[in-house]
Amino acid sequence: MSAVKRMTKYLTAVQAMREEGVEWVSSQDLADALGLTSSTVRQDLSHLEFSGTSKRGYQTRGLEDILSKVLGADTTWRVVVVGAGNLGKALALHEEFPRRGFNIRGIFDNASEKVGTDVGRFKVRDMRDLPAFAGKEKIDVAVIAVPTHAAQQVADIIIASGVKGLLNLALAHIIAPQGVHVVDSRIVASLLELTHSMKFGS
Amino acid sequence: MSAVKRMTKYLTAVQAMREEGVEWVSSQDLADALGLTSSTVRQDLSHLEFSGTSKRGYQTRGLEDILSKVLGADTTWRVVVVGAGNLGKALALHEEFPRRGFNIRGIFDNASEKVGTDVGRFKVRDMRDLPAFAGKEKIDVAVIAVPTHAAQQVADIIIASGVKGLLNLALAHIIAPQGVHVVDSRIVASLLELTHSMKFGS
DNA sequence: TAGATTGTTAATCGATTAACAATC
DNA sequence: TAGATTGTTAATCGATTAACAATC
Repeated sequence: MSAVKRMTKYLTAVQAMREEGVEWVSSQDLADALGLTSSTVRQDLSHLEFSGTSKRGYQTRGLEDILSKVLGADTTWRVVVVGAGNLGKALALHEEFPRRGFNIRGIFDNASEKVGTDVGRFKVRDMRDLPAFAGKEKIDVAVIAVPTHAAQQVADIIIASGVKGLLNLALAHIIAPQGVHVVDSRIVASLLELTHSMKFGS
Repeated sequence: MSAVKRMTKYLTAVQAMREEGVEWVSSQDLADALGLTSSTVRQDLSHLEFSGTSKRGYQTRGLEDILSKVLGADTTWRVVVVGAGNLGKALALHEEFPRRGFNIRGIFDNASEKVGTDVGRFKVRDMRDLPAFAGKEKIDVAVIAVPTHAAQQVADIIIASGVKGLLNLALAHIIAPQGVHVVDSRIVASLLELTHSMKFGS
């Protein structure tokens, strides 16, 4: 697991602890909660502009703040969802997004029978309007929720629209130029990883 | 990226190639398509019970077959979705799942106002019925699509029901005993990774 | 044959862990 | 003070890449 992935876990863990009123947390506590070694935790956290305290550990408040900052969770990001299938529609309405600073601005599809239909408070827009919309609305991130075979083509349109961040939910691998960031969150691929480990030990 | 994650990428790439009628693929071709080095590709594929051919590369048909087998994509897996929010409902109806051998058997929630409502061809079932259902239906995998704070508690019920594979979509980290396999596919965490890399170079 | 491409060994690189002095 | 816990250095481990002989 990469350090950044662990940062997202530290953030959620420390947020949960803060809600329970915990004020200090040691590297060992975090390690136990997340299945890591305390050494890994200390290494990771030592790269932050934030220090722990001997004998007490890390203050949860400060740790949450710095992790939020490092992960961009203290900023609001303007997001579109591309693909108005079941998954795309669910994501457009997903409550966890606004709560974490991801502000959904619209949902797009290229199927004419879907364009204009309602998805919660949104109307599905035509893919052809994406470039203009992305510019006008200053879109930061596009979520790709289209079938495998359409993913690269859709990505190309998004990239040409000037959007610099892509979250790819399709099973396909996406090729993007330097300066455009792509992160995969491919649910079916994760299921295949899972069944692999179930078939052949961990 | 772990070798298994790459295997899922090889599988999709080689399936796409086969659909286009490509019969042979070299390690360099695969590397170019997936943004890897040919050396990594050869290392990965050399562990499979399948050999390439000098001067020609790997036969797409054979490669697809062995990758399917290794990833468990040649088997049918019996799956329940836990959590009937927007995301859970979308997953229960997601077409990519049955296409890849994941057979959704039911959807569960613990909110009484959701229990009994329709989600496509399913009726939402009560969480309390999960243990009996999982046993009777021989459920292999549960997909956790509940809010962060409920994730561990729901996981505990699933594990107690004898299900050995968990796909966790919640932002929380899940603790499971030996022998129970957990894979994360946390969309919001992936968005945080993305915004991190957008804020601080790649 | 000559050339392309595999499979594998060895080298490099990076990430994880262990160990421990510094510190409160 | 004594003890707990950090931050950091060094050691280990594993994953990626380079190189090249084997092969068709």
